[in-house]
Amino acid sequence: MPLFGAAGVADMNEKYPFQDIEPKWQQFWSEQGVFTVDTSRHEKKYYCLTMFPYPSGTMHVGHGRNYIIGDAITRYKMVRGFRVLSPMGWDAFGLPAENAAKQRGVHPKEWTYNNIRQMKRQLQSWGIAYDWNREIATCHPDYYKWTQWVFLKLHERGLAYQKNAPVNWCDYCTTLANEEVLADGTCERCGRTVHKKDLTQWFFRITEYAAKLLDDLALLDKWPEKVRTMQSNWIGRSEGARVEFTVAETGAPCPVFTTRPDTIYGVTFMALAPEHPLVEKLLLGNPRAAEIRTFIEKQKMVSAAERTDDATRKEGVFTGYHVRNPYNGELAPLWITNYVLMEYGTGAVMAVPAHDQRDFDFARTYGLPVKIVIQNPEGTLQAPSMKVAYVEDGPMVQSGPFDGRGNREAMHDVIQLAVDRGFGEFTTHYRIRDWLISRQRYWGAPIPIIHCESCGAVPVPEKDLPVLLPDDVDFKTERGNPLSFHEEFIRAQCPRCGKPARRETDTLAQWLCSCWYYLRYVNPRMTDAPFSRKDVDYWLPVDQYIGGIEHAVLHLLYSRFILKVLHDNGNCSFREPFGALFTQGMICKRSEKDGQLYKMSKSKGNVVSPDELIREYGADTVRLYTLFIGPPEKDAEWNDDAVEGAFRFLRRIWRRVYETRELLLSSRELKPDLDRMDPPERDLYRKLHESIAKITHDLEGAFQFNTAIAQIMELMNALDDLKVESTSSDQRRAVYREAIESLVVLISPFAPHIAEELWVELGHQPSVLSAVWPEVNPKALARDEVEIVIQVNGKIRGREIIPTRLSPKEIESNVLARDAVKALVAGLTVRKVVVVPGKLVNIVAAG
RNA sequence: GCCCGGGUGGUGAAAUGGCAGACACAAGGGACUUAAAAUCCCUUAUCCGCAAGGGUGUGUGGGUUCGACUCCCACCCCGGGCACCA
Repeated sequence: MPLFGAAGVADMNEKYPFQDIEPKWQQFWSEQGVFTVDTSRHEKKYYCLTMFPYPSGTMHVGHGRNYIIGDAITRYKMVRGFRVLSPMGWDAFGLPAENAAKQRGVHPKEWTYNNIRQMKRQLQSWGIAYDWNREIATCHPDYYKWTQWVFLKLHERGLAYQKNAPVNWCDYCTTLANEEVLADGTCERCGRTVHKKDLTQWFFRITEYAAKLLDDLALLDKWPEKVRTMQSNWIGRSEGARVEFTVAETGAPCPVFTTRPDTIYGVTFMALAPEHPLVEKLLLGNPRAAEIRTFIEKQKMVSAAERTDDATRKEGVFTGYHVRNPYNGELAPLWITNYVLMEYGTGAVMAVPAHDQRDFDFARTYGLPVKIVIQNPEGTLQAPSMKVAYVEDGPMVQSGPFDGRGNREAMHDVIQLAVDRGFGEFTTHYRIRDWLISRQRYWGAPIPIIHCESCGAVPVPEKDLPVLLPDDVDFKTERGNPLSFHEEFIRAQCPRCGKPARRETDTLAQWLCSCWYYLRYVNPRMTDAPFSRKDVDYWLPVDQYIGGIEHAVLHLLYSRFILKVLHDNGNCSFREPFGALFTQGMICKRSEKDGQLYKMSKSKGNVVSPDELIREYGADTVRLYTLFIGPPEKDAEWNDDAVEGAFRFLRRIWRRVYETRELLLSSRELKPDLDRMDPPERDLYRKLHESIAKITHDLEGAFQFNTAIAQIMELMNALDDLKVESTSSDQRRAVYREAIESLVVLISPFAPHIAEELWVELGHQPSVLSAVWPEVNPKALARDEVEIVIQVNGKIRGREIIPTRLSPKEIESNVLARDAVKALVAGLTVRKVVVVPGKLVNIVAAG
């Protein structure tokens, strides 16, 4: 143990030398392999996972919250005797690396690995506990080989397919997300005009898992309600009916999906999406063709920004055709409109202006009829005078056999009628769409597909993985994806027929890389498989997953999807990747420019660097403040002044141990004895055990680090109240020592460096992680007397000390017999007395 | 518009339906010091009062209850997410 002197005690001085002790203990943890995990079976395992970061450069203290919370949980569980798997890695593929390459000529690989080095150094300087032997980077061939393998598994199961999809296209930057297109229709980065382009792209059939993903949310009882609700809304199940309308003039089918079949007798027109396949047929020989084409072309030109604009007016064009309503044989004009989406349902909406606001707005604009089929309870609805659609319930009218029935009650029978007559069925629709995983980018895992003229899109055989991303690409190319100009990469042989073929140049979305990384950490260096089924079945689901709320839907839903596919493929036996989820709030800071509160970010110029703070106050201070700032699930405002307070608190603990070191060492063998304590000793001893109870509760439940730390501060205040010196009685010194020693263990998950140092100072062998978490002595909590509040009619009127052993009945008579209480109720008639033992007595009295 | 959060001192916040403001930060006063820093002590929701004491107070208005920051109803404000979803 070279780090310590002969007595096992490091140099100690009055100043709290965090500059010395923090690097020392970080080195100790690393050299001793304290966080190196043996993943073989163990009686208590715990997998604590913090979302891995995108290596964007350097981190600010807002990023730190994530890792500090995860580390506090990891260290707490270790002290509680768990074997904790706490790994870290890098979500290392992504756009910023490629932008850096284009702008500054740095290779994305170099840029990424430089950032990884920076951020790893920061994590280590925070003293975060990771098993770095398990470090992974998704851009490393040993990792993305298996990301490609995941793609192949989905492909084998028919869950990966190609289809055309329109994208925002910039000639220089390739495909853009909606948010990257500015309001004026230009590219955010290079300013070129963005246009719509149809591209053949790869999709995952996540819609096939919609029902499972929705139903299994019920299993996730340790997830925040909020996240489950968001996922449920995103998947968006709606029950309804599919009904076959037909184009009256041509007999062509025109099916619709509706959640309101009860309004079907009120259809007064049919609304098609501009992209609806029927539209082309209706244009043939159509005298209105020119007008219709103009409308459709105009809709195609509408930018993403405009489409999402609230103010967009409902517009449409009449096709000249009609549809026949199979329920009543009525004809309704067929329109093409801008408010119907091809992506949802069948791309055709049966419009019922009387009972749907959007249809109502459209009908009023174009003078289409409004037919009431659900009356209000008063029976006063009249189509000409309606100002808004009537969307409430009521009796059905003008609805053939259903007249007079309640619309909700009749819903089922309406659909049943269509089933019986063969023109409709019960169906469920989901809002979620298939997942687009193609990226027209260089810095990603190549999609393992070879396009052959005769065999089509052929998957690369597993034995040929990984499909390596070439290093020598030309980033100065002015157009598109550099991979698509790399002849050597593109040239391939069809794995099926052996003829020359073309390699796919799209890469996989980085989302996919982060969908399965939690499995890889269990067997990070395995070469013949991504992970071992036996090992992941033991270590997963993740016991505690920690990350930002911004991933509530995409990352967390995609991960659940991929895991379910792997489960169905026989690769693991559990159905959900993350057993418990904790989402922390953002750290905000007031902007110096405008005084407003913003999420900490470089662009807002309100970032606080951890490096400087660690230099000035030490990592333990930054950690303690970050955890103390407020409830971890809520957003919090960073306050530089308050950091100082955390520092002062740690220094106070340090100084107290320093000032009483002789006494602490000389009392090592003493044991506190409740029966021999005097009142001040008894008070500290009680405070200690109350603190153990409170802190343990806060860490076992909802991770209330802020109140746990407040309790440690209270314990410290109580310690200051007890006078001790080397000549104090054995009992006093024993109580004092137990309180200090427990405090060091209790604070160790939050401020581990100082805890390690003081633990050794108290005469123990390192590490404090092998200490035993203090246990509550129930006898210490007991009190003989307690002060209770006396209320009269709910108002506080006095306080009385009473023995704790009294029953509620005895408390009542005891209290009422006291002079002070008699005076309070003098002249009043006592009607009722409410007794809450240990808290209060409320006397209900009237004059 | 819809969905999900949230409104408590100068600030961050705490509180199973039971003493609102624990624990801190900031501020003010004091001790120590030649001085400063550091440290320690005191005050600190608000109004009336010298004080004892009393009134008011958890976004607003109602309700339930012996008792409401907490539960119910309506409304206002702030934050986040989604959005022509049939």
